[in-house]
Amino acid sequence: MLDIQLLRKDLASVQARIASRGITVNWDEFTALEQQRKEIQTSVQDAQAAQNRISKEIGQAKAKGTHTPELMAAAERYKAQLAGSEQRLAEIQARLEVFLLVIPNLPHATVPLGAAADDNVEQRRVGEPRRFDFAPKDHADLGAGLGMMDFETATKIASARFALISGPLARMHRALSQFMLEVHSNEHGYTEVYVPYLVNAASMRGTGNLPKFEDDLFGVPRRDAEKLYLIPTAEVPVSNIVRDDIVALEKLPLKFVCHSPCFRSEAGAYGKDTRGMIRQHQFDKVELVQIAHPQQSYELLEQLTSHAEEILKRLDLPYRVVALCSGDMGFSAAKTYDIEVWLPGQNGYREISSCSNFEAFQARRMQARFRNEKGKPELVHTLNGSALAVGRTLIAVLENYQQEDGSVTVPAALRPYMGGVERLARG
RNA sequence: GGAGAGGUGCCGGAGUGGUCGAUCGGGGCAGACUCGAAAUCUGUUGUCCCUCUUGCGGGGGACCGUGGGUUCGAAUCCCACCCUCUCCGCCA
Repeated sequence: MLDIQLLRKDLASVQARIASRGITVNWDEFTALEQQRKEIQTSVQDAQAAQNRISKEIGQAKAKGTHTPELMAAAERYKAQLAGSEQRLAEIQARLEVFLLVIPNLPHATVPLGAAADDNVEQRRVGEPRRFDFAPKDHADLGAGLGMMDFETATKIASARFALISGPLARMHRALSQFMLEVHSNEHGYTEVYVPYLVNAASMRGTGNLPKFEDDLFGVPRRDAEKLYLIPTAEVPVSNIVRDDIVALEKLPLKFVCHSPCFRSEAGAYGKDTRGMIRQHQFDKVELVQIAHPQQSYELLEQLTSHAEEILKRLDLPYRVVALCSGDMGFSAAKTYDIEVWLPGQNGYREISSCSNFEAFQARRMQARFRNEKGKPELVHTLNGSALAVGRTLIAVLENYQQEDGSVTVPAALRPYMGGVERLARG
């Protein structure tokens, strides 16, 4: 959510920065609502002040045992006057709130301008894509060849966009999560957390998933309680740890790492990535979340991104980092780096991590604050990034480490997590 | 599933219609004492919004789980919802 003060003070620059995302907003509606709000709020508060004063006088008179019919009459007049205008004010404020809830974040000054993914700017490439002296397969063929990846059965059990993996490949999937968790908690200073995978609407609103993106989520209705939602990423529960909290200055930055399954309806992705396990309704991810002092957040974004990169380096997977352009960034982000891993099966780079600084956008929705140097509550900045998407990392390992006979070498960094197994082969 | 209790400020915990934004204790901050610290004593300490000044600051409004209602006036009364806890049952 944007700071309404900023819209009041400098609407023109907000408009320009939102426009750079390629989004159109009915700003006239905002201006009109603001004007009404201002008028009504002033008059309502004046009337409330008068009414409070009179009620207080009545109380004092009663204490002395005096009867005051003329004061009662005056109070009733104010009451009648307030009845309608208070309600109108509430309606206008509710509409302003809704308006603000669906406006995306402002891109940071360093975000490249652009309309779509083509305009993203590559920051660096690390590692050379391997040259194959045979035609490399994609992960779906490799997985099927190993007899360890079965989409038909997954569809029978659930539906399309689910996977069933088994045996050593399932073990490698587990090993990847363990490996990532160990690196981040032992070497990068993150506190490991285990969190609820179902969250309430307030948490979804906090991170920006609601109200605008309800269609992307799986909802879980309950008979006698509030509806819950399956998390699309651990970002939601982990960021909401600090919702409605005031964190002590010296505790910043808070750094959390969390492994969780993620559930996405992929409502807008019909026909996209239908082969293999690139895009699933359910996938595992290790997520980094930082709760930061505003002055530090951009420095921390670089660090957080490097933490995600470290996993790829240790797995010796070639990748590149791109800065998303204004038109390609997500709703809540002020700046985003995507990390794209080389996938021989697709002969291209494919997103495996997304690291963002949300500045105060989520913090304002969550009312997540810290006590600043002056002792005053101030909104924190939130950051997060995948480090990494486990399913896609598994794919990347399969495709990059495949051998001509269809077997797959286990990356050295993973072997300690797999009981020393060095190779996946058809059993 | 059955029965009951409760949601108040950073924390604990009072408060059942009228200077209650809220007694008190703890914590935090400042000061006194001390070489320093502890202990003790004194003072101080909420958030959000509107508005004027736009540096400090002044005026006003709202907030005692959430949303409605009753009333001139509600933390206090009524209704609905959300949540927490205890006991019994069931259960990984």
